[in-house]
Amino acid sequence: MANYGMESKAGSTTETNPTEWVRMFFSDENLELLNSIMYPKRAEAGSYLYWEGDRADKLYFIKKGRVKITKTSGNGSRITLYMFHTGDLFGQIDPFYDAAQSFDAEVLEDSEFGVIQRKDLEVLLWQHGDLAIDFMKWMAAMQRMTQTKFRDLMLFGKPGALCSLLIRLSNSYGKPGQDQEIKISKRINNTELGEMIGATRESVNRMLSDMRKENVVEIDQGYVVIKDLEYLKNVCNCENCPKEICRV
Amino acid sequence: MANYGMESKAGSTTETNPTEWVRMFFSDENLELLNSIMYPKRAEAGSYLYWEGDRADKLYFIKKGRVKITKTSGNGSRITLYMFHTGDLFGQIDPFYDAAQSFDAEVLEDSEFGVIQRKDLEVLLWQHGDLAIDFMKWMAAMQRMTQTKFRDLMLFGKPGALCSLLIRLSNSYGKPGQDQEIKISKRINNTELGEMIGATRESVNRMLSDMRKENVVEIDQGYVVIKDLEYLKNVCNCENCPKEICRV
DNA sequence: ATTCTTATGTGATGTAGATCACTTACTCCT
DNA sequence: AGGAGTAAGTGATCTACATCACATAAGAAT
Repeated sequence: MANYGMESKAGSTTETNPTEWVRMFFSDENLELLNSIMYPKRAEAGSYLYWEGDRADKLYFIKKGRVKITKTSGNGSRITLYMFHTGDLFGQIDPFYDAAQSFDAEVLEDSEFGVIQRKDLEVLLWQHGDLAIDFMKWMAAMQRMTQTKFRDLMLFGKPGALCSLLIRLSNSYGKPGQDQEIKISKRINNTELGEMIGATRESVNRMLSDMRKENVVEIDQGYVVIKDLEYLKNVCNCENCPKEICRV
Repeated sequence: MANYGMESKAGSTTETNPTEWVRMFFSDENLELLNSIMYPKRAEAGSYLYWEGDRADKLYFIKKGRVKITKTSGNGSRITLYMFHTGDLFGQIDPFYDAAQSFDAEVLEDSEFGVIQRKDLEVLLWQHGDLAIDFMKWMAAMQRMTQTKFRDLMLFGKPGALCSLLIRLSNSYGKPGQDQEIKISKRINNTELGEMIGATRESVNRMLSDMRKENVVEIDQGYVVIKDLEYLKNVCNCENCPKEICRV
C-alpha cells in the first residue's frame, strides 16, 4: 500500500487528518500510477506555489499542508476560489500549450507536494484507460464544485453565501463536538471568510453576530462552531449535495 | 470526413454558423469516435432537454440549435450558467452513479442532438488513449470558462459583469459590421442578459442606456451592436483569454 | 508587565442595485 | 389596420452591503 510520502509524525502543522479527497475518485492502483510520475516539492506558509501568469502545465497533490487559490484585482479586492488541503489534488492543465495560470496559489501552511507534469500525465492517461476514467470523474467533481459555488453565491444574497460557506467548511474541516455541534478545525478570520463569498469583513462579522444571537453558531477561541446546521441549510436552500462536491 | 448529421440547408433556424467549439478540442478521428456512440434526439424551442434532478449520465452534442443551462430558485429568481449552440458539446457526467442534474437545460431553438451515454463513453475512453486526452482538454476548458465567469461576476460589480458578458457574446455570436462594429447575431432581451449576470432587467437596461450615450454600444432592431470593444474590456479588466474559454 | 500588532465588534453614513409603478415602443396576430 | 401581448425605458423609492471611522479585544514580541 502506497503512502505517497505522507508522514504521520505527531505535532505536524496539519494536526487534523481530513479524508483524502483524492481517494474518492482514484483507485489505489491509479493513485500509485499517479504517484509514480510525481516529483516532490516543498513550500512554506506564506509563499506562493504559483502566480497568475505562470505556465499552467502541472498538477499538485498535497501530501501535507494547505493552499488557497485566489484572484486579486487591480483595485485591491480579492476573491478566494478554492482551499485545498492534505490529500487533495488540484491544478489547471490547460487545453492549449501556452496557457497561463489565471489565479494565484498561496501556501497557507508549510506544505509538501507531489508535482505532476502535464506531459507525464498525458502519457499515463494514454496508456491506462481506467486511470483516464477516474481522472474524468475527478475533473467532473471539480467542475460541479465550482458550479454549485456559483449558484450559492448568486442566488441567496450574502447571508446565503455565508451559510453555504459554513456548510462547506463543515464538510472540509468539521469535527464533531458535544451535542450536535460541529467545530471548524481551522481558524479562518472574518476577512478570509469575506474573500470566499465576495463580502467585506464587516459584513461577515455582522452576519456572524446575528447568527450567534440566534444560537446558530458560536465562536470558540477564534474557531467557528456550528450549532444549528439546519438553519444554515435553510438560508441557502441547501440541496444536500454529496460531500465530494460540497466543499470549499 | 464526418458531418455528424449537420444539415446546411438554407433557412434553418440557426442562421448563423458559429465555429464548432468541439473542433477546438477533438481531432476529426476522435469526433468520429464520439459520433459512433451518439444517438439522435430532437427537441423544440421552449421545451426542456432535462430538468434539475434528472439523472446526469449523458453528454449532448448540438448538431443544430441552442440550449441554455439555468438554475431557478424557489423565490422565482433565475440565473443562466451557460448558453450552448451548434457545434457545442455539453452535459454533466457525474462521478457518482446516482448523481442528478443540478440545473435545467432549456431549449431555445428547435434543436437536434447527438446523445452520448456515460457507459458508452467510458468504454471508448478506456480503449482510446488519445480520445481521453482530448476529452480532458475539453473538460479543462469548461472548467476555465466557469472560473473566469466567476471572477468576472464577483470582481467588478454589475457593470463589469455586463461588459464581460458582452465580450463573451461577441466571441460566441459576433458578426463584423461596418467599421469595427460587432453585431451580436442573436436577439437576447434585457431579462435574459440580466439572468446571465445576476442582475435585474431594469439594471441591465440602465447600464445599456448609459453605454449607448457613451457610444459604446448601439441597439439595432433588438440586436446589440458593440462599437467600442476596448471600453468594455477596460471595465471588466479583460485579460484577453483565448476565445475557447471566453464565451457565454 | 508593556508595547506592538493584528483581529473583532459596531455605529454612522454612503451607494449600488433591487423593487415598484408606470409609460412608451415593438411585434405579432386575425 | 387595430388591438393584444410582450419588451424597453425611466423615475421614485427602498434596502442590502460597502465604506469609513473608531473602540475594544486578543495574541505576539520585547
